[in-house]
Amino acid sequence: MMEEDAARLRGAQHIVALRYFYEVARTGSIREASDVLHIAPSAISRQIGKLEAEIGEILFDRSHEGMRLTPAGEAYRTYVNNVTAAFRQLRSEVDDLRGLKTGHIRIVSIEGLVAPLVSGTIAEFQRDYPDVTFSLEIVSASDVVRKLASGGADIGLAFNAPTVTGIDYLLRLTDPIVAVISPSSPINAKPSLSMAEVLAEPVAIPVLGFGIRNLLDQALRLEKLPLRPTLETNSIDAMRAFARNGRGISVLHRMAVARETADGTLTTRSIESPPLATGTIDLCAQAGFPLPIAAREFAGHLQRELTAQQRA
Amino acid sequence: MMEEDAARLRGAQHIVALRYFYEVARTGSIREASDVLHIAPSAISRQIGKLEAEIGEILFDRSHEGMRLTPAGEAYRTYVNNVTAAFRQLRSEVDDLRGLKTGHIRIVSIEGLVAPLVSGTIAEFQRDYPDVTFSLEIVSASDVVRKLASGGADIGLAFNAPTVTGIDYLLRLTDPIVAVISPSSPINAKPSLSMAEVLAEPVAIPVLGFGIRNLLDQALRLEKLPLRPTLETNSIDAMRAFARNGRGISVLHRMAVARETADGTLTTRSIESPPLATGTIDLCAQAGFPLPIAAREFAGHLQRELTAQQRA
DNA sequence: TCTTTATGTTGCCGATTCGGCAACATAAAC
DNA sequence: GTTTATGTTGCCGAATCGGCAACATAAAGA
Repeated sequence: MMEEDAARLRGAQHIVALRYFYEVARTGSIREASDVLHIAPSAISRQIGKLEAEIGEILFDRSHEGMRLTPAGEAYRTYVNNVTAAFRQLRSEVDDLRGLKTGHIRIVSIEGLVAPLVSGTIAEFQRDYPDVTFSLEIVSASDVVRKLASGGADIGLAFNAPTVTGIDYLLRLTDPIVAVISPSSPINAKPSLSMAEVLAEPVAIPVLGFGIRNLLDQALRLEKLPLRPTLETNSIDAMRAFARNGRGISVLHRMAVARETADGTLTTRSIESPPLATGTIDLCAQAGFPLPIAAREFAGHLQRELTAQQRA
Repeated sequence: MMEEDAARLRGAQHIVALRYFYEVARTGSIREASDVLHIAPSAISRQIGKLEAEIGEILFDRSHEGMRLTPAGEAYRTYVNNVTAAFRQLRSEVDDLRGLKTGHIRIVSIEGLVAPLVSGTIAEFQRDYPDVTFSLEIVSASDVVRKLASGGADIGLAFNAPTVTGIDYLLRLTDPIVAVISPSSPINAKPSLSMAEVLAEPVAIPVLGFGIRNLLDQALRLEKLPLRPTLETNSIDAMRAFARNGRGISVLHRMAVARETADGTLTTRSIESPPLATGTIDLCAQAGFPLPIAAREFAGHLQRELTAQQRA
């Protein structure tokens, strides 16, 4: 359940040398690669040397400050990437043959959906299929689609993901942006808030690049209101905490605080601004490449969970 | 300068096990793979076993009559094919970095162009670039384009190659189909022959599938003449010999007997039938994939040689 | 200028792996 | 039954791999 990205050549005992190469090229240092791989620098050095002898070209320029790829080394890197992709595909196909017994699912998600949705669904899925493993990477909404398009992940979750070609949108579920406040706040007296009323309070909003922020900026342009946030952060968790402290409003989409509203830790009030009602939670995958069985099944779980929360 | 086709993993000391797998899958037998690879069967058996342990699936069904791929084995084969393709691309890029000093050129050609064109051009090219190596495979015209499209060769030469997408036609040079006869034949008295006059003699033609034969059938349909060949063969060389014996006519495109007409061993007479004048010698390559430097240069040599012979 | 601290590389050695040979197990064909 | 295919296992020597320590080099600090 971690990063490591393209280098999932683990379990590829053949082509072990390619994994060494990859790590040296990535880190630019045999030493660092040694730390990551838990292999002595000397062994790595020799493997690289062997690859160079085999292809008949120097792959790295050596200097006292590390290893820099030569042009031939660049070509070799794309070779290793290609092999890595081929190996990942093999694993996926073999997993499919086994059915749902095994498999690996790579998820990219925005932070706001992890706690209320992803982590729970993973836990539930693991009860049914204990041999399925997961990678979970938290990135921005735009990076979600970028990662999917490059084949770096199987399933993506974002809020208001950009619509681009090359991506399949398995589900786009409307989830309005709301004002999140403490249950003890006097604001709870009002059934809903105008944009101006929201801005009158201390307010916490996400930084540029978040799907929430995009819609928020749009709404503000519409009403020609200036933005003066008390807290601007890339941490959804910080925004939840800000609201919990009771001194202001956090602007989030509703599901990001689903758990907190359910257990009474936080309350929400709708904001009277049309753009804020148009936000969607998007479940995405790379178009053109059929999902591995396990990933497909997991996507189904996410869909069910999402629509269930929607009704609630 | 031989076959071996996709398995150009020679010189790939890493992934040696994949080469073993490939050969076993191809031949369906560890024994035969052993003969090809010059590796003891026991060693191959163990490498296969290791790959299976690594992926956690049986790749072959063993029986007393050999090794048959399992579904997981099929997936593994496409994996090996992908790695092979990636490795070939790597080699090509490295060769390009070296310029023309090294490289490998895979040629597919019909038989009729080998003696008058390809073999000489290879010899000449080798004088200038002694470290460039060649594969040369003789196949039918339709297989030329098929082989190119699948990435199984760099450069293709055919007579009247089918025009298909996915193939670049670097040169289409008109080369008429002619009647080939012995210098001692009385037919030499006539400046040209009608189709009927050709058929009046004993005639040797290529079998179905040859570009020459396609045009010939077209011409015969046009004149509603029946075909009753004395010799129907897939060997251009046999057709040259047939004409040399002086008892009949061989129907070939002009360049197929360029050397023999030059040194007086054979003579040609044009045939008065429009379709036979439309035949082209086609120099082809796979579209969308830039040729390696060496192959590009060699294609240039072929073009110059072809146009030179055309003028002569 | 000398020391420190990075870098990658080489020599050595033990553990592992690889490949070849011979013997074995199995099954079809004669 | 015998022969002749098939793949597999035991054994052993040769080659390889990986770890440790020492080395070479060069930038940065003292």
